[in-house]
Amino acid sequence: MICDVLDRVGDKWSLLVVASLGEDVMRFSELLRHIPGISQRMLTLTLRQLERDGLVIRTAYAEVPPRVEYRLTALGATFIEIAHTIARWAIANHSTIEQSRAEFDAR
Amino acid sequence: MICDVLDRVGDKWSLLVVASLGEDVMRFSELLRHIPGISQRMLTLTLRQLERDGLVIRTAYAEVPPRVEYRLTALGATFIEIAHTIARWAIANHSTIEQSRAEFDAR
DNA sequence: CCGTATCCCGAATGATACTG
DNA sequence: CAGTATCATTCGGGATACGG
Repeated sequence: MICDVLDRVGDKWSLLVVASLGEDVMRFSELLRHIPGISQRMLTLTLRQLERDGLVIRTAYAEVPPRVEYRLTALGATFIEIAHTIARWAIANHSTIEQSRAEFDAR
Repeated sequence: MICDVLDRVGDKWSLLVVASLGEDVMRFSELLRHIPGISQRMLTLTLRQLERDGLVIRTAYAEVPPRVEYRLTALGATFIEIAHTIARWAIANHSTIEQSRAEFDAR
């Protein structure tokens, strides 16, 4: 069950998508431009997962040309807190880890 | 840089190894038995990574038969806090996510 | 006992082309 | 614009055998 959550937390794209939507509501193409390196395919798949898990809401407008907006749910917003916790730890311990790696690789 | 950390946080085996060592110092074979489903290969690779990142310390005793102990470093211990934060979130929101998935799949 | 080395298969994902 | 479908490829990781 925790692994379930980790599959999402640990996923690079999921995290980047959630982080992006944390800034603002975005359209599909906006996300595509906002996240460097993500393919159309992966963005679609990631958004579906996040929607399924209730972290993201998809709103399609019946217009021409089509417009689809994605935004975080309340649950998605709390998820960002987790991301921040991890990010803080990463920033705080980054140099220590780098140093450890350098020493390890020296051997 | 944060992705670096996520590669570790998000890694199933890394997390399980750190969690195990959070309980107690352990030998290689103990870890192997303690973590269901992990292969010798993955345990070795995971431990090397964690050692390289300075989360785990490896101590080999010059005995026959060989004995190798693994324990968390101070950094490794703080890493557990992260894991707990994630775990708490997972537990708190598990049912909500499950429900969301069920509704999504119903469509 | 504690690994390393090798082979190998399936899943993940990028690239590309196509559609409502 | 916002996807879906298909193909090609890479690569994580299991199984197995061997080594210090």
